[in-house]
Amino acid sequence: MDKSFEPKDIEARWYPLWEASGYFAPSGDGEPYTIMLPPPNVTGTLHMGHAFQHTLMDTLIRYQRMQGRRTLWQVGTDHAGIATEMVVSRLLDREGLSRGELGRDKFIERVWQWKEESGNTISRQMRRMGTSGDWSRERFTMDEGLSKAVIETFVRLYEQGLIYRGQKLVNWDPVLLTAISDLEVVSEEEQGKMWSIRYSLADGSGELVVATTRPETMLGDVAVAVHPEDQRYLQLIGKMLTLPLCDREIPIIADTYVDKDFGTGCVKITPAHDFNDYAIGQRHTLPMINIFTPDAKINDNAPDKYRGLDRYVARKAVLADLIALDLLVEEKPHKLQVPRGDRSGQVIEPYLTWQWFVKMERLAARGLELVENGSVKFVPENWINTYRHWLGNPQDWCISRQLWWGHRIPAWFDQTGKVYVARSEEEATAQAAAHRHDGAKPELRRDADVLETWFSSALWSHSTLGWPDADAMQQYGYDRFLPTSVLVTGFDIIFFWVARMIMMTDHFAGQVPFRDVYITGLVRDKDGNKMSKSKGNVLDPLDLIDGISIEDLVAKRTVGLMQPQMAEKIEKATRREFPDGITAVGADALRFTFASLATHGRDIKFDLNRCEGYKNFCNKLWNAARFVLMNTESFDPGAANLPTAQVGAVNVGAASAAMLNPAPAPIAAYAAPTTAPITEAERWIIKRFDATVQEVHAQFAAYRFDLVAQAMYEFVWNDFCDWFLELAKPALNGDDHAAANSTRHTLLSVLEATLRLLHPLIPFVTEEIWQNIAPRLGIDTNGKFIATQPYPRSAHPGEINATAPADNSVVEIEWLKSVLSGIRRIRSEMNISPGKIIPLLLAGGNEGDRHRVEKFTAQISFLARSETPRWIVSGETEPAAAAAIVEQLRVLIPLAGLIDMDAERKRLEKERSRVAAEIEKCNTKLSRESFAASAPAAVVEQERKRLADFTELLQSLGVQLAKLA
RNA sequence: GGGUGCUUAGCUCAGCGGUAGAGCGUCGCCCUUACAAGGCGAGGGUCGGGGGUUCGAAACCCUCAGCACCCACCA
Repeated sequence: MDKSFEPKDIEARWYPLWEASGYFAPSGDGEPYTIMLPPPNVTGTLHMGHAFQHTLMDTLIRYQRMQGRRTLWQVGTDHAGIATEMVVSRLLDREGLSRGELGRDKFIERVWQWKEESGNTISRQMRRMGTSGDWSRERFTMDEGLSKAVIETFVRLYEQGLIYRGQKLVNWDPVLLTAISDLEVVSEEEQGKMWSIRYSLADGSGELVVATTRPETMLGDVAVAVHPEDQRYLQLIGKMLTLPLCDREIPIIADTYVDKDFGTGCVKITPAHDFNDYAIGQRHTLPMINIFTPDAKINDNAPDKYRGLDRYVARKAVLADLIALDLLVEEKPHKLQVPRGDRSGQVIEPYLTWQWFVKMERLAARGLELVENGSVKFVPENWINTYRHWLGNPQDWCISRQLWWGHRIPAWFDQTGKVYVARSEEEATAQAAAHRHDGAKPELRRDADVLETWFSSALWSHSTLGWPDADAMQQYGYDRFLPTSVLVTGFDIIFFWVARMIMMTDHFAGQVPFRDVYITGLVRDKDGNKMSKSKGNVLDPLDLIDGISIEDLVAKRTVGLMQPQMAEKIEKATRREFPDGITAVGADALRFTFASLATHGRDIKFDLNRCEGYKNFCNKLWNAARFVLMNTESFDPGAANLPTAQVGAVNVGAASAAMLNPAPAPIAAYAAPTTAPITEAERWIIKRFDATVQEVHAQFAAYRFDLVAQAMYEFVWNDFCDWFLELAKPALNGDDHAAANSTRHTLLSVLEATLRLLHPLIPFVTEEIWQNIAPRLGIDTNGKFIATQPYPRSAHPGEINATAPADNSVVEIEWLKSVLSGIRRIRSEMNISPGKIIPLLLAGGNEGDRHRVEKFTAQISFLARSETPRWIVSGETEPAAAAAIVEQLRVLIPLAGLIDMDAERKRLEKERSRVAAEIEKCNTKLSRESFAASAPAAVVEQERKRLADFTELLQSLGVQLAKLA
């Protein structure tokens, strides 16, 4: 292995081998575990949000796969109607072509062509992350099979009376010329104006003043509403007004919607252009006058002089005319919520059109029920509130879009305008023919509209498994993989997608689509801002993996901006944040970073420093492996090299191997006990490993990826590298061949098991190392991959000591660590050079201490860089020394010109006052009667123990200070 | 106007009834033969403010403040 970890070659080498080996596909006969990838837009490129979510999904899939589950990670892409049409339209623009000129069929052809060329960008990028989705099942929402599912769904819902066509007020994008859903409208506060306009009573007896932010809509007014209890207008209700600029009379009506105290208390009613007015219009059966063309110009329902004017031009004209007639009472600045399309950015018009709708009441009630009764669980739980809120007041779902790219609505009209919904034109023709009495062949025209993207994605979990085709369902394992295990997605599509998938899958498959929904936070930049092209703060996951120069990064962030004037600012900020560009960290480090930031209920501020820290972690693991390899070159995994088992005793190799991976027959192996000739340090690291395994499993079960990552990090760095490798050194170099040999075996087996433990999170580096390490243990790696090895399980489920032999290796090693830390502290504080060999004397202490010192003599002198420690004999005068104090034991470093006497005294005194303060706290607590009376016995006992320990320490400190004096 | 989340070390965040923690950054000393992408050590916090519950509160309850996000029709 190379001297340092270089992710680039490793990643490039392994991924194609993995994919070719076929292990990404479901296999074995374990219990199924399924994840459906939220299909990214086919237009898309991998962004940080994807990289984050894909990391979590891949980690879960790999974790479950290694545990023998039959895993399916269904991947694929979404056709993304509007987004894709916009992309291709823009490409056409550059060729000087327009969508309209090209015509529907040619345009769709172009979209398919484009999809073939660049539609798999995101799949390629996903592979760079190391994701192990089943590419052989990759699907596209406009595949033949999925299209069939869409038609089937539409027809059945229609037959069940759950789909209808109606003329309603919808959100209309006057530039894209299509309806869009409520959810695709983003309202933001903008500075506008409010105008007050005088409307005269038709009988000339007076006037009313109405206020509006959209004066041009008065051309479509059909009434003025006041509150029914508003004393000012009571006697006017029912009278007629003359609508200025139009030659019409409109009534004054009463409706409780009107707020008496806002403005003049009079509201102009334009049912065709405002959602509230529409509702009022319905209540009062008012006519609806549509005054706009689809592209928001004034139409022929308005007076001649305004026809053909754009909505904003018309506004100016109307205002000018009102002023001329002295009907404009007031104009004042006013903040208002302006609705804009999230794709086009255009101001959306409420617009009266014919559309197709799904009736939501019953579906929503069922969708709510499935979550309320726990059939689908949200993680974190509180997202249930968001879900509940939306499904609690469902609006019918407008599913038609006036676009070309998408699933065309399976509805045909005959000459009379009667509609036939059918699975094919033939079916529709047959229906229509049956309707006619003249026997003539009906002429049918297919509905021009397509279904919105979310209609097909709502079917994703069952349609990708072959529904509704029986053969396909059999082939894809429909019965096996549905319900899926967990959906990993963002809160922003709970309404768009999660809710609809729950409703549709239940309705058609009679199942929930998934048992858990894990809602991730949003990935933001380091300052907490949303990443966006326009802000110039976007990070590309691939640039973190591969690195990027500052020049390239600046170019990437400043090219093709909607607002080119931002370029300079963006460049400056980018150069400040990344003066040297971004160094490559590799996919593993990026994955580990995402996992470690994946805490619940919080967005992620992405911090590049974390990434670099985790690259170092990979490097640490890498070097630990090099150390193990260097020290096990001549190791023979065959029994001959291991301490042989005597009757009744246990083969060490088998014992530790069984504890690490107890699959075969673990229980017998526990008989291993303290008498087995493996060293204390080995038993300790195996225990630590076991505890880590338990922790990892528990945190996976809770979807706490941050704590999974933390447990792994701490074990590898703090336990395995910092202590076990260090403790192994004296054993490897000592005279005890049995200890050296068992240490070699434990180094290999713990590392091998650790690699399996970490693999789901950092697949590349663990694979590379495992291929080097595993053969040393006699594991056949030929043509095999770590991903299909068993995942480590705890040797002692539940209580760690429940089934384990009495073994105090943890206590023993903790003691050793305290001794060594104490000595190191003195070395550091007294400026004793690390290389200097120091003498060590031992004083105080009890039997246990004597026993331990004897046991760990080699480790102490090796790791403390000391001479062999020697006990002060009775009668011997203690030399002036610095002391590391561990309970009763005092480890003395004789001054002999090394130590500053005053500094040592100060150090001990500081420690003494700290300990005294702790004792004071303990005493206060214990002396409170209410504490002893009310606190649980265990807590009281623990407090007593603390007091005793501190008191012991204080005594030793006192003794040592006295010696110095 | 409703709702949700957040506020803990300089930064990013764990902890969510029983001794205030991690990573990064900072400051010392070290190129000690796995790793300077490293080792060893140090410093740093009245856990947003105020009440309450409790033997005991960073944690539970109330309240205030600030930040963020979601939903909503005030013309």
